[in-house]
Amino acid sequence: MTTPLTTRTEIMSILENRGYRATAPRRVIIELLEGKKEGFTAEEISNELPGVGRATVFRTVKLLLNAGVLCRLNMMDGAPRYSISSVEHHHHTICVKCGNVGEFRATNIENLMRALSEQIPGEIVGHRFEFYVNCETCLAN
Amino acid sequence: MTTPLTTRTEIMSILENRGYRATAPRRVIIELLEGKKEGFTAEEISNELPGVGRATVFRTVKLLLNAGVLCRLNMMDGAPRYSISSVEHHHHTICVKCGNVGEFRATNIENLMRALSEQIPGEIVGHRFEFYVNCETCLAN
DNA sequence: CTCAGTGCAAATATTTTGCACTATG
DNA sequence: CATAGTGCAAAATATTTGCACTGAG
Repeated sequence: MTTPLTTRTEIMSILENRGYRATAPRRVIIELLEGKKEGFTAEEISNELPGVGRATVFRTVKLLLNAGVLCRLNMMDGAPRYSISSVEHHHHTICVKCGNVGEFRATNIENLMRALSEQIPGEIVGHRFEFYVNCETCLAN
Repeated sequence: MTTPLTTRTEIMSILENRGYRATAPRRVIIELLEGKKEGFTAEEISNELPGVGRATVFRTVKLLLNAGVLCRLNMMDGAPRYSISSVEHHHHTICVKCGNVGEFRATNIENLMRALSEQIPGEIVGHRFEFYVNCETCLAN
């Protein structure tokens, strides 16, 4: 369907711009992540890459998270899950059955934000909207 | 300011209606939680109540969570935090500095939800909106 | 009395860290 | 070739569970 906006090499250069080295383990991890449409846990990645040290996976995930390449999202029970983010600012739909992650931007939301910021005391520094869904594939079954 | 909508005895009867017993440890925990305006972790509660077993605190928090007395909310980094919920369906503001938790209902949001559900493929089964703020008290300092 | 609930400690996750080693730039 | 990055195992955290005991109804 749509080509991922963020490619392996793109991601590597994001890291390089931040002064990080393009090492083999990082390449391997990024290669695996790229194109994963489902949310994933650091644990899963670690299991799928026995050749890469567990700690390195966790360190790299955190790195990518800070670089904005990955998004952290929480399942309904709070379990952490990550997904590649292709668009700058967006929100997620997470299938509670299969873990598939969707992204969407809704200007509606940004407008709402502006309206809410007047109702909410204090200064909004961030927000998180997550929608838990049964995805179409799961519904079809 | 406002009296908490949910009192100790109210909470206890919510549990009793669900077939749970009104035991001493539960009373102690609820008494502590009641009126806490800041979000809290199970850990914190456990430390503040050395007389109550650690596992009991975790079990009770989970119980109250399922009963809808507590809300689970996530800090920006995903760390779990709980807060007493006074209104049925609502969203949270969480001060990233002091951890104070605010609640609000915005019919705006419910309307938005309805609009979004048409744009989002699949069946929405839940959502979570969290606003991270610097609260007025923290801004004042 | 009976069994849900408890405390304790051990078990199980989950993530981080220390450290000697490796390899990128 | 300096030092960021790595792997490993141990440590630190966080939560759950097994089990014998206690107390609410």
